[in-house]
Amino acid sequence: MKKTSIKDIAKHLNVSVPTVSLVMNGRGDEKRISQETQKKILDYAKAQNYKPNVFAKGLKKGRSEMIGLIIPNISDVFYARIASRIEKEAAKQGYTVIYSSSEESGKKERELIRSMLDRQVEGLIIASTQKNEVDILELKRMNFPFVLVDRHYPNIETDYVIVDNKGGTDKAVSHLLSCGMTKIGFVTLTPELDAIKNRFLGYKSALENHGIAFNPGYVQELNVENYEQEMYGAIDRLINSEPPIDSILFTTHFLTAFGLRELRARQIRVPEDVKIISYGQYSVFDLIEPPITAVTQPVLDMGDQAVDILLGKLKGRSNENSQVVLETDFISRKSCCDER
Amino acid sequence: MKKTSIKDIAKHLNVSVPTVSLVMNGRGDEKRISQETQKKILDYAKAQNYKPNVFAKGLKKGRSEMIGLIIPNISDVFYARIASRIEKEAAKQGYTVIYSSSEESGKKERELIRSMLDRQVEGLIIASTQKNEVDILELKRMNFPFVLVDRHYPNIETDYVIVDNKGGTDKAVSHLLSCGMTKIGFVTLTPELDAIKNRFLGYKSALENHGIAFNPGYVQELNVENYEQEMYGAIDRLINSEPPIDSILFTTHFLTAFGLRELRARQIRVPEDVKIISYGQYSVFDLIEPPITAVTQPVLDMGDQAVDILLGKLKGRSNENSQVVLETDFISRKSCCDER
DNA sequence: CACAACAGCCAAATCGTTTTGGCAAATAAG
DNA sequence: CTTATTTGCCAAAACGATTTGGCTGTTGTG
Repeated sequence: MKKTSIKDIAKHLNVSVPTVSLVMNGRGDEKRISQETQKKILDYAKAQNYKPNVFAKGLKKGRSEMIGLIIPNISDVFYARIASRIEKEAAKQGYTVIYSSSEESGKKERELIRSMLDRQVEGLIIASTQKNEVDILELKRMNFPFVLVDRHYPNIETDYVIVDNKGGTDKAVSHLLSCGMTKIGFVTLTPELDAIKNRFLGYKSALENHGIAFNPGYVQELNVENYEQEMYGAIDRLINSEPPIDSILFTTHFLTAFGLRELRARQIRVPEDVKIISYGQYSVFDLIEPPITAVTQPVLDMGDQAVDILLGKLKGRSNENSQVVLETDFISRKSCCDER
Repeated sequence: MKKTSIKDIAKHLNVSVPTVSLVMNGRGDEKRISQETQKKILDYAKAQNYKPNVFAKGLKKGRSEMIGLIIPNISDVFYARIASRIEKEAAKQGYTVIYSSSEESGKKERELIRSMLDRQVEGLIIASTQKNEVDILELKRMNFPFVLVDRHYPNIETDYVIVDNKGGTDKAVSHLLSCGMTKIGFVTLTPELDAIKNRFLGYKSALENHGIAFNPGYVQELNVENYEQEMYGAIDRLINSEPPIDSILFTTHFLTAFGLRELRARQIRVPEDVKIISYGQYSVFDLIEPPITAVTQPVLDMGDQAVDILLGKLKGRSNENSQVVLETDFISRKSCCDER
């Protein structure tokens, strides 16, 4: 039960291989193959369930109809949802996705980029570690189609789809201030990623705009590799700070979860003793006690747009760079001053 | 800056194409190519950063070094974690993963299987919709390497890695019974999947083993497409049943989340009025009020073993079927009678 | 009726590998 | 000094498609 090839079809119908190829690619009319012959070929091909060999096609045309997706970690809900959307959109347009996780390692990211290029993907969507300026520049230099998603390199001109991180934390802080909180702790990651830096900027600028002095002691930066251990000390320092904090803004969904565990362990009540807001969310944040007020990111939109831009480039539409910054949403719940 | 091909290398070094090919594939010694020539070739290849063209290679060898992963939905944490593990393990052994979501549609699943075969994947890992007996049989008939994960076809002999669903719910019910609960509601999906059927069997057999009569009115089956809407009625019927339930076992993580929302909306207190247990979990179940007692599934293990079995087959190790049933874990928290 | 134009198809080259079946020169054996 | 063996390499075919540049035979034009 070998797969039927173009040659089999040609032989069986007493036509030449090129004729079959042309017809199968819809170029029969253009090349003046008679309707009769065309029909004969198409019918037989369908009957035999003929599928062109992707390798032969790829070899000849240099096109693979695959795109590569490189993300830090697909088991994170956030990236999983982006990936899901990307796969769905790409499939609609006939592209298959191959994915790999960089695990926040610049080295791994670089290997993945290379290996995907070796596999002849036609384009890349990357949520970069941002430790890899060289490779991004190289991709750019090669004029290879790619789109950065969620994380971009601020000083390289590329296509990207990101979130207004600064606006997001600004919203959160403004909300806290409007509840009368002024001693706002900020639990974040070490600012390697631009997104994280911007979340800090949003925090700072919101304070500034409301005339509240910035207290560096309120800022706790944890290492992404080790935040579970470091959370203990961070919360410790915040509640023992002078003056003690009255609220905390966590900059990622997982920081919020671990921070909350730590607060609970110390019997600190939320929101009575300390109000909290999360930048980023889990789907069950509404079920937590208290339900968590959160800034949410437009995950699905991000996936959709990334694919759109990439496929647009592949299909030759538009050559200029698309730089999309999506706005966050804000869900007010009980962990802050809201009674909803 | 065209990519260097084997031909370029051959020409530059005044050797023949086959010589280069053999050396690059480590068959130089076997084919008695002198060390000198070998070194020359390897050095130049490295210098030119030569990478074989995957299409040409694939065309000739019929091997793609890709495996396909078909899951219902990659944005579900459960499958995302499996996928993450599969990708990682496969990468270690030089395989690339292409994935697609079937969205619980048998038709889509069948298309995906075909399209992945067209793409010449060497093997498949499938968390099947179980609506596709024909295709699975066909794969078997073709002797195509594949492993079912999480969901299998009980009456087809295949390789699979699944979870002891029955044992899981048995544990849960036994725990409830040991807390003195005897009127146990069972909120589940319509039993299309074998896994869901087995969760029901575990429920029933645990009751039986403890001499508790089975009350069909306690069983609520929701449609997976529409469970959010149907949850309202389900909870309604359970609390108005005769006698009213004292506890509920939900059979998936998302049913638990929606069920809990519904209980809250009616001001039913957990665990005071109704105790609940979840089969399956979210990572933040400990933060919910009350923290949710849950049966947890060995997700990572499942991914690991699936890849192991598949790659084992691809590499010709072992020909018999591997049928792995993994045990669940149980985490006791406050939503049940435990005070932890 | 000669020639041009067109309809309808095909031969051969090509993409970059791998694999089979050698062949020439050097060395060893008799 | 033959003959056999080994060493070191290569030519050519093959994988399955696409593409270029034709080549026939029919129809139309002057």
